[in-house]
Amino acid sequence: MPELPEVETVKRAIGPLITGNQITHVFVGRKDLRWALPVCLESQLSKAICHAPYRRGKYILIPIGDEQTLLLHLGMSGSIRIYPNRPNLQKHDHFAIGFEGNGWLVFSDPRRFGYIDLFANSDITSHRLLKILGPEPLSEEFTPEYLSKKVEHKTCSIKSFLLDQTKVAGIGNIYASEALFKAGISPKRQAKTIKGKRAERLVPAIQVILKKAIEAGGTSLRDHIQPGGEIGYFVQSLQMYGRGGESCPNCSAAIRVLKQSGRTSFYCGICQR
DNA sequence: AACAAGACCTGCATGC
DNA sequence: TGCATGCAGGTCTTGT
Repeated sequence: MPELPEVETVKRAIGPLITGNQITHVFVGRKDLRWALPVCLESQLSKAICHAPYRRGKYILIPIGDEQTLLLHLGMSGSIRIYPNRPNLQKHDHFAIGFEGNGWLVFSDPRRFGYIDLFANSDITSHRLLKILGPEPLSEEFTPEYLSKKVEHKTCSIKSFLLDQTKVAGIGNIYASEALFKAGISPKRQAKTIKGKRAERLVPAIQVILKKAIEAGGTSLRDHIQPGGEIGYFVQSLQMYGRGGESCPNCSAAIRVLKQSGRTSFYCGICQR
């Protein structure tokens, strides 16, 4: 489900509830998410103070106390909700934290592709899931020059390349399709051909799409909701994703659907070359 | 080494 | 109505 904009939306929404707040209750339901939850999660978190959450790629990171960090990944179907008072937990609510002042944070994930970990702050740069991530697409590090360099000799499609979190961290299936449309680049194009003018179009296209999606609270298709219960409104701004057979907003040609590396791509065969 | 396909898991829409 | 099928915002693991 969640790509960078959805995760960023969640991070921003939970900040006011958890920052500087002390944990009073910890609930762990099913421990078999994508991987088994860390042992003693309850006792490790109990009574600790949470600090300001931040995001890396599609991961939410919450400093706990002085020495540890809680890592959350929402997988395909995960969501985080917040409540002013203790909620009645539902079937797929696998993890929940209660705070001083009665606020609650609930992690829900029907498909259980999500993941929760707790690790020492000293391991932040060596954590197996974090250390492989490429730069943030909204950072100064992600430039046309960086992209041109990384795609060298890559014969895979640019669409598959953009989904590789080790190259750039946070882009998923929706925003890859949207950004390629905005840049006028075919998802089938070999990655190594994205240099010069094409790279100069694609990098800002990615950045504009992601920023607008964040402003809209992300894209709600099936599972994504903002922690306060609001949906994400960027779904109304999607030009390609999920619109197979509809007319291209630019040239009116039928939007095409394609499978690449097991993922569906949507594109305009006229506007994207 | 690089890439594509498979696997993980549940819920929902569709069609017979 | 019931059942089978296919699909879904991710990504690690396996196979070619």
